[in-house]
Amino acid sequence: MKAVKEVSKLTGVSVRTLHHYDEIGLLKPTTVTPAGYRLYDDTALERLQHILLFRELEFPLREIKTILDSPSFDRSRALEQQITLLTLKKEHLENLIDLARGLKMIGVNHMDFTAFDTSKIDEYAAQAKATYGTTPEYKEFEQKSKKRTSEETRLLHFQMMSLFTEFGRLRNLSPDSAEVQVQVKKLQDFISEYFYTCSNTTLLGLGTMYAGGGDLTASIDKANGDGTAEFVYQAIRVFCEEREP
Amino acid sequence: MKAVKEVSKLTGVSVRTLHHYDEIGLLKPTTVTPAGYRLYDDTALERLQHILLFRELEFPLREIKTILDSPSFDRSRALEQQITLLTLKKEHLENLIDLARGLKMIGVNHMDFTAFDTSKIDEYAAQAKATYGTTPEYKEFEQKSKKRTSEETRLLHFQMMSLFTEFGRLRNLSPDSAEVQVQVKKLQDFISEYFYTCSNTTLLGLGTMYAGGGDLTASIDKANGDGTAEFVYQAIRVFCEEREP
DNA sequence: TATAAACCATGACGCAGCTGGAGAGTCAAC
DNA sequence: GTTGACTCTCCAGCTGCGTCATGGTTTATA
Repeated sequence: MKAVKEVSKLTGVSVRTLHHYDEIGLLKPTTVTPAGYRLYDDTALERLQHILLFRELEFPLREIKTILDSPSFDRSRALEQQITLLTLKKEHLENLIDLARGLKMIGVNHMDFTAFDTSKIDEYAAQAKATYGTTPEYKEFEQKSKKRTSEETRLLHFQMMSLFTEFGRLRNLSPDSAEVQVQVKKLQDFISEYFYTCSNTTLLGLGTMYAGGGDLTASIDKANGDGTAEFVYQAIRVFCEEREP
Repeated sequence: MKAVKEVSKLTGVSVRTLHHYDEIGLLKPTTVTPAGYRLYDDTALERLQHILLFRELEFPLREIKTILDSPSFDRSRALEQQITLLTLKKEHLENLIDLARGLKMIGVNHMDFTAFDTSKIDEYAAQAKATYGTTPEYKEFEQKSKKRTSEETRLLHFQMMSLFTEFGRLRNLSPDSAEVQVQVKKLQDFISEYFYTCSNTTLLGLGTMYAGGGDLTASIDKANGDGTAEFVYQAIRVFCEEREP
């Protein structure tokens, strides 16, 4: 039986953290002496190790609690989700690093800020709902969206923007060039993974929407350079024709 | 002159956030109507864009304030530092993703927890201070350490551990194999970048310390496999001999 | 056996960067 | 003059603890 200080030394967590974990019911001491001292046995230590493991993986404490408390919990799925989240974060960081490098070169005054403006996405989402609200793809999208945290959503928006930014950079090239086609594939895969199964047909539908000439087209062009929306559409057309002759 | 809601729509930040930025003095409205309404002009909007840019790059609001308020501030250096931090975070995420994947495979019960135990690092740091406290390397180390946030420190500890974990994985190989030597170079570069200029001589000194047989050796071996400390030492010796014949 | 050192407790406040709600005032339009 | 959209100022709360403050408990030593 070990008291707080010793547990702290063994595991590297602070005494305060142990208090905290007791408070929120994440790790209760095995026994408490009449004087109120917390005592932990080896089982508790093991639990603490598990807690620290999941904490390191950036699981919220709440979730760690449910993971450890319900043995029937699907840990594999939780891990899978967390891997997705961490990967998303990692990719986001890569974008940010690029951004910071660029910023260092050209200075803040010459920066293009439109690239962060994810504010209109909800608007377009509403439009999309009106148009496609009944399709199975949209339902799949809604299903997946429900489960996401706001953080995840934010990251996804950003990633989506980055994909278009990349198209903007490539828009001098021919739509059928290998580099551009790779980017189309990336877009399709991204949508499939995070939003809904994106068949070539669906992708083509999206393409026509992007280049449709409405607010969305304007918004894409404004953020990534004139003609980007149309360029993406052309690239998508090539992509779909090549794969389905 | 725009009121909060309109600014919110234009930039995607919430009204509440504008209030917050006003409170902390990060973005004051250009004027305030007699009724207390906040009004922002284009200059303010521009400042807001800059704020959002740096916020996206994960600068703390405090720092954003000083960056924007003092034109003499060395932004380039600040960006450089932030790039380092973001890179560190990215690499840490890569480690976590690997960890999560491993965990998914072998399950939580077969995990090796020693890899997170960065708790003894402070202890060894104290020892190092006693031994090397007067050397210029140690002073450089102290200088750099002072400027770091706890988050950064944590990430550095973790990265350091990962470097050793990698040695642990390679410890069946010959110390003079290319792969191992690359890893030594990584270690040297890492130390040079984040702690102090690590010449071959210094590196060799570290090596003897690692394999010295004390608590540190035991700790390294426990976390990464028996013989890792000695293996690292041998690898370092080969490295230094090859480079300085 | 007294007392100091080391350890333990609770409780409250603080941090960052906000979000959300209550309750009330303001403004333009119909 | 009333509706509805907008605005304001508090206040509470979130995560995961750090950091006192204040006081009780245990153990080692004198």
